[in-house]
Amino acid sequence: MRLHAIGQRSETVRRANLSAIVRELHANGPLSRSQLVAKTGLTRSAIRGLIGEFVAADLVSEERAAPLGAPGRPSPVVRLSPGGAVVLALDIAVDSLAVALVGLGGEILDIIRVQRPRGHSTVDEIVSQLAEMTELICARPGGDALIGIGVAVVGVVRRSDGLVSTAPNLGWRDVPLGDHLARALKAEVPIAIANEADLGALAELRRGAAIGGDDVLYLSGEVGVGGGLIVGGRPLTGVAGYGGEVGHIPVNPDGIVCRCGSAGCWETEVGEEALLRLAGHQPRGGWSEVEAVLGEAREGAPVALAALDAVGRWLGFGLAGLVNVFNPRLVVMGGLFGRIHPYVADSLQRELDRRALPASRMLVRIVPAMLGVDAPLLGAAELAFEPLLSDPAAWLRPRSGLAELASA
Amino acid sequence: MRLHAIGQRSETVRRANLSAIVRELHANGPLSRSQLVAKTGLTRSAIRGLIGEFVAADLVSEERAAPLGAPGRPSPVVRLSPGGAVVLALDIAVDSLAVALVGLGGEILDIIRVQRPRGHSTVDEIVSQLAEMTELICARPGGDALIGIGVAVVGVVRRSDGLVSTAPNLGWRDVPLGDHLARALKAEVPIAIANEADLGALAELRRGAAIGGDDVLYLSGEVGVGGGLIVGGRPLTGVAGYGGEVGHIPVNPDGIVCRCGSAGCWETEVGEEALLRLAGHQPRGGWSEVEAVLGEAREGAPVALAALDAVGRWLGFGLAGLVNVFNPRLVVMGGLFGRIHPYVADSLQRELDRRALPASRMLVRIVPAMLGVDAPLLGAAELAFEPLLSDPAAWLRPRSGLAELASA
DNA sequence: GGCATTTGAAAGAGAGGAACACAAATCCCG
DNA sequence: CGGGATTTGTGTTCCTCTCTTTCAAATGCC
Repeated sequence: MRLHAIGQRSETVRRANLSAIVRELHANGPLSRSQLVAKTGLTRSAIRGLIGEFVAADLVSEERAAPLGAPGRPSPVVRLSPGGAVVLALDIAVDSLAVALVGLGGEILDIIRVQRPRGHSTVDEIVSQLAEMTELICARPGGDALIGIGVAVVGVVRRSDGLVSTAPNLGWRDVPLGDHLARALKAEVPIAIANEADLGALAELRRGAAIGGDDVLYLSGEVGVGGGLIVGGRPLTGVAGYGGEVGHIPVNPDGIVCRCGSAGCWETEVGEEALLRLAGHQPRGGWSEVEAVLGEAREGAPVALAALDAVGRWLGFGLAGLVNVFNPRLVVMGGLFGRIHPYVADSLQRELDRRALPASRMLVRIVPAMLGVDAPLLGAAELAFEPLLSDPAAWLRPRSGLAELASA
Repeated sequence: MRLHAIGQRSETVRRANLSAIVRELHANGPLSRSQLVAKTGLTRSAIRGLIGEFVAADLVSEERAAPLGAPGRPSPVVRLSPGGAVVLALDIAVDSLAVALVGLGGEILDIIRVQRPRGHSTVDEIVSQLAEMTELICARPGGDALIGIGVAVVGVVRRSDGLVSTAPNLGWRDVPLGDHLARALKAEVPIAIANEADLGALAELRRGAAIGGDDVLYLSGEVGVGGGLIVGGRPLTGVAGYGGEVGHIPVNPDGIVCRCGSAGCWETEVGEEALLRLAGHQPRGGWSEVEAVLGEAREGAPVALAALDAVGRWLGFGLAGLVNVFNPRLVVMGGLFGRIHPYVADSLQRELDRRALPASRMLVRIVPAMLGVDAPLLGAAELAFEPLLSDPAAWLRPRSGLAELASA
């Protein structure tokens, strides 16, 4: 049985309501008190009391309302204090490393991204480079309220401890990234590590093309193909966090060998290398070669167009299965797929129409991602904020009461 | 934003705790009060009060404990009153119809199942037959406390209103089954309709091979192939309830045409007809032919064994994708797949080992279902109980208080 | 008879709801 | 242009609801 089914007490209500308030502010930006009343369904008194606690803890600030042309007494605007709580977000991507300091509410306070040559690197190399970048970022004044660290990595990651099971792009197998990072960053706050695509999905769900969606597929095309799945409003992690590996769905019994050891995986048909191969470019050419292919396509080169068409068909082929299984409202195409979306949309849709069940296919929309390369980084920040968002009470000063009197 | 994120009040706590108690009793059978205290984490006083309300509403009864050899004052045993709340469960399967009366706690009070020739039938035929069967069942005395009707149907169903989008086995397209049933049964209680495999999964999750699992795939092999997916402890429905249609995941670009209009769907490779075809039997032979094939296999007939082996490989091929995507703890093989499980386990596992990512494949266990043909029926009952389980407060008599005094 | 365990009941604490007076804007009319 | 009506929202107090705490009483094994 799940442990959530456990008894509730009044305190639970308070926690939930505090959580609802920060979540609203985090998602929507500053809101007036009365908007909060409307959104949460709580009474003014309740909101007032809860906001008061946040203010006392310096997590939010209240300001007199800007007169907005509406009749009636203006409601104070409550906003999250950007420095009230910050997280560090790290991204270990295929060809770059990034570190950002993100404030509650999602504001990026500082960000560094450096290119990284494709190919294998040791954990130590990468972790020490990240540590340097982190030092630079944390040098800015007032980085006190750090509450967590979130990490996105191109690989299959165990959520509980950040063990990277495999990361073909880095050449890693069973690397305890969590431990390495904890040591290198001398972290005094929790470090949460997850797959790049999962976090890209989270970012698009919170800040991008899928805001507020309950059933969303996010497909991240890079060298490999990753997926982030939102099911019933919550990210699908699976039993250990390994979920969402759509890139290795077998789609072609006669397909070529995949980096994962299998053959005919989806990513061997729709990944970057597949596109470049089909377009007659150097398969390992990377981003610039992709741009070249897209340039040719823009000018109508038949080979490039045919390659994109084929990739679109395979995208539709695999997506049909996912749509049948998940019955999503939205599919968000990220990374490479977002880039090539205009060129593959037609053939993708044709294949989807041919292969997905009408019921499901009629309901789904396929859109490009909104957040670009920083999506996983932003998702990592969201991941790091999650504990605060779901239980802000832990960050509030203990309320004065008998306990305090007793200790005095 | 989801509407659940709305403000909570004290009443919410009470609802949640009442729900936790019925869920425990419904899942585990009779429990002593102190066991409930331990399971919920609530205090004795709280439990006492809540149980008292259930007793007053005749939903549960308390009995003096049977002396159990333990020191200390014995704790009263609280059990759900089997007749306190009952549901009607209907099942429209490929080759049978079933109706059952199920009591809270899961006890089957009465059940009728009749064979049905395979092939197309009109809604009216099926619905009127179900109505007759229902009449028979409800003739038994004391069927007063009916709180809901749950229906399992072999087809793609919209959860909100029971519109059957497609049901190839019945020859239905866009049939408003919910409306038909409501009329025919003169239902005064809610009717919830869902896909057979989804409900099979629910039944296995509550009463069968997957009890308490949080991440479970249930595969239902029949003429078609269905799937019920449990993600994070909750059934995956998708945006309209069409989710879980694993049978129509495209797996073979060169595959044969499927009943759904696509080609190379998983079910064209692993469904009943595929097995019979490969084994050189009449593809439309149905259950008896399958038994014949299994008989041959038991005796070592090479053709039958080869057919089962091939089906096992394709099962593994498709399952690899699902395992990569869902990272489940458990895969439950139901229906045909449960039947042939011993014969296909090896080739399935080999293919899975070849094609699924090590991280995910190491964690998953593949087991046959426990509940047999009645799984969807039991799931339908669970579905019908769901409103009571998640908010029992609505079934309790209004508590005496100011409101009552005022109205007097 | 002693001990462990549980029940029962009353008092207490924490959380949100309801009601009322008042405050601060806009709107409208003279 | 100015003042009152209107509207919307705050502050505050009291109330209700629910679970917890506490302590005495009950029950059955050893």
